[in-house]
Amino acid sequence: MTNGKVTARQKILAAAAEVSRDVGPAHLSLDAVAQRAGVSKGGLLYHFPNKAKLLEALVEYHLNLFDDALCEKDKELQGKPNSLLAAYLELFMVDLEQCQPPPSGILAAMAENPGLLAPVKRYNRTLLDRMKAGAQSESAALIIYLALEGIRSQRLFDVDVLTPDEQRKVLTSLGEIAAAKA
Amino acid sequence: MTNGKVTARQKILAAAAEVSRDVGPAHLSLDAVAQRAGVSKGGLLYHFPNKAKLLEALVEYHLNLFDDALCEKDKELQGKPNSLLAAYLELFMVDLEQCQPPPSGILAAMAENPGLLAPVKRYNRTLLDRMKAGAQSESAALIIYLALEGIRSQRLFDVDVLTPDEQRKVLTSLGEIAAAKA
DNA sequence: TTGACAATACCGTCCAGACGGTACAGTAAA
DNA sequence: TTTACTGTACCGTCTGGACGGTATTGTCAA
Repeated sequence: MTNGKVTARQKILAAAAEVSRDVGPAHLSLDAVAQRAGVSKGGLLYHFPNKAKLLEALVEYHLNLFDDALCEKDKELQGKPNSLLAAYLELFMVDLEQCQPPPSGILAAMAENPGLLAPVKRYNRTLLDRMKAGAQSESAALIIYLALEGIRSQRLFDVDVLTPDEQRKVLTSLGEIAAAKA
Repeated sequence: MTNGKVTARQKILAAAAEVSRDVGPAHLSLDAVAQRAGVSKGGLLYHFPNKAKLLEALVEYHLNLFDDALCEKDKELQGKPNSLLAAYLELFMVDLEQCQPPPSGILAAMAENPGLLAPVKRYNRTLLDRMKAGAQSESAALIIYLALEGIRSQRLFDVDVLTPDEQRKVLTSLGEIAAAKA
């Protein structure tokens, strides 16, 4: 799990996200995921005993991907005030340039059973709390959190409406709000 | 269409949204929708020749519900500067008190085929443009738009993380940003 | 005014295909 | 010998949607 080798498990999870993107979250089938991952269906079921468990793991997978990226950025900015908030903001700046695929597995999980998003809720709450803890102004932290959540959701749904230019402007404005002292 | 009578069509669309909430977006079946609407499956298929058309109409239905509510609030606040932006903000204040069900039909449409959200994208863009047109500061409009989008998406996914108190604070802060002059 | 026909708004049934999941025998590396 | 699979065969269920029928209402020529 902690070595550099790409495990079958990881391949399957990545494949599931791709299939969800390709055929629509509601049409994610175990057959298609196994095929995409280059694994037999029996092999898939060996790692994930049923679809619910696969989707559960898929949510965790995306959460970890995001958290890893955030923590890495946080370390880069260590020492600065509000490093987490700044890291979160920068994450979106980077994404703007080299746009990564959205965490489509989340959508598949939600489509199957909205209750599977409970870990997302927990993660988001702790993220918000950490942001609030580091910020001078509570409402600034709340606004930034929500605005970034807005960007994330638009990407997730692929209903991105802001131009890259607008997105840059918002991000810098939010940065100013973060830096401002009440 | 313009009379007060609740048509079978409308009953079916409302039923579809309810079913989506109840069984999960991916498990919205025509049978279940027909049953919930008090209509036979044949009757449903008469109004919507296939599932895709039903979901297409469902997206439009939710968009109209939202737009009607927004326009009504806008009229109430007519004359004031930034009336649209203020109306949008107030809509969330009202929703906070008497929480309405989320537009779950949108999720069903997205689960089936993300492309069905294209009208949402178009609507959002015009909404943003109207907000920008009425605002003194572009970045203020962008931030408010995104933050509200953040709230909407959290509700839609049922991963609402903010306490009612926090939500009130954000909404009033956003109101101040809207009112502030650069 | 009436009889013929057509459009509207459904109902109830049936079916092919897809999907989740099981079972099990085999295999190759560690 | 255990772990980690592959491959095949299969079952039961669900679902979209096609189809044929029906009741009601409207239209319009004779």
